[in-house]
Amino acid sequence: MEKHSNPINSTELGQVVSSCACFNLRKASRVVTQHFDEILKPSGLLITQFTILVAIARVKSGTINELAEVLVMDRTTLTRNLKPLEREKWLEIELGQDKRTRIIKLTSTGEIALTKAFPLWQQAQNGVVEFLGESRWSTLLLQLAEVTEIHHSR
Amino acid sequence: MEKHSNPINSTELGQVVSSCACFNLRKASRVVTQHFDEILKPSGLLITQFTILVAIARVKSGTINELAEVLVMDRTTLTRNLKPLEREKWLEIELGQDKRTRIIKLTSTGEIALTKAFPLWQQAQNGVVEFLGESRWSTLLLQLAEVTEIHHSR
DNA sequence: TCGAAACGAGTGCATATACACTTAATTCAT
DNA sequence: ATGAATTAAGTGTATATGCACTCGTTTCGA
Repeated sequence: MEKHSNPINSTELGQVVSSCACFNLRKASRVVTQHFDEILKPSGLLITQFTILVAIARVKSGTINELAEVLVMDRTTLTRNLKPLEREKWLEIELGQDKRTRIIKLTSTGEIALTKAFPLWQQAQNGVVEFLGESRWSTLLLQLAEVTEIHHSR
Repeated sequence: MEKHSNPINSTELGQVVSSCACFNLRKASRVVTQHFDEILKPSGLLITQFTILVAIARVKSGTINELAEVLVMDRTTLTRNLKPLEREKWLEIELGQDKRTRIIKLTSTGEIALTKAFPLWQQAQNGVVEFLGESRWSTLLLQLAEVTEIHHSR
């Protein structure tokens, strides 16, 4: 009765490649990340860094935990991702009232970098939307939001 | 006429977070990767490693370049990702006829690891499909395939 | 046939990602 | 008020990702 005491067959292997939710998401991420990084290059920002700066600008200032929550990113990942941004002086990290916390703030240099990068982001974003078409794009965005919710169901 | 000589406004910032193709893809990837890794844990394989082994099993044997093509992954990324798999003896890398190439082959140990991991992959995959529902899932898979095509249009 | 161009793969470097564990500060119950 | 439980954040370690550059091999044209 053990269905998989025998080696995986060719059909099953094909199934994984063609339909694995994780592989196909990661693959699309790789491709789209390269698309954005390519266009953002003149700004000196990677798309991942641009995103973090935007998140900081939105909340004005916040703790690591708060930012990680917004970005749906592991706290320790965020801590390390802040390092290059701090080095470039795009953000500042200061002690909070509660001395366990660190408050992240955008600097004026960071604000300028963000302002310069924004039109490039728009260009890259438009590239994707135009490539897919408005309708398919809005569907994709919706499904991405839904699949992301799977992490609350644990 | 310079639209963005002024700082980005709050509406624009919100736009990025809610609609950036790259951020939303990467966010979904992070969440779904954790979902798969969690369920695959007993197999000792990460989902990224499982995917690579499947790709190798499918083509029986192939060069780094061929595999990277299939996986839509940078060649140098693949080279490094093979390292832990080689260390665990799940695959072998031998010299090709053309001595510039390396031929990647699954070992019998790798075959066994794959066979054990497959039901877990199915479980994780079914989790996603059931969470979204068949219809939304198939739509998502389709749109992911389409957006991935953006890398040919360069 | 020989030298240049093309090609396959590896390495240096930088960044992204997250789990397990640790440390320091705060909160809260007794 | 004090000690235990909780909380915020950093660090060790491992993997993932890709660009720029290098090195060795093959191919191909003069």
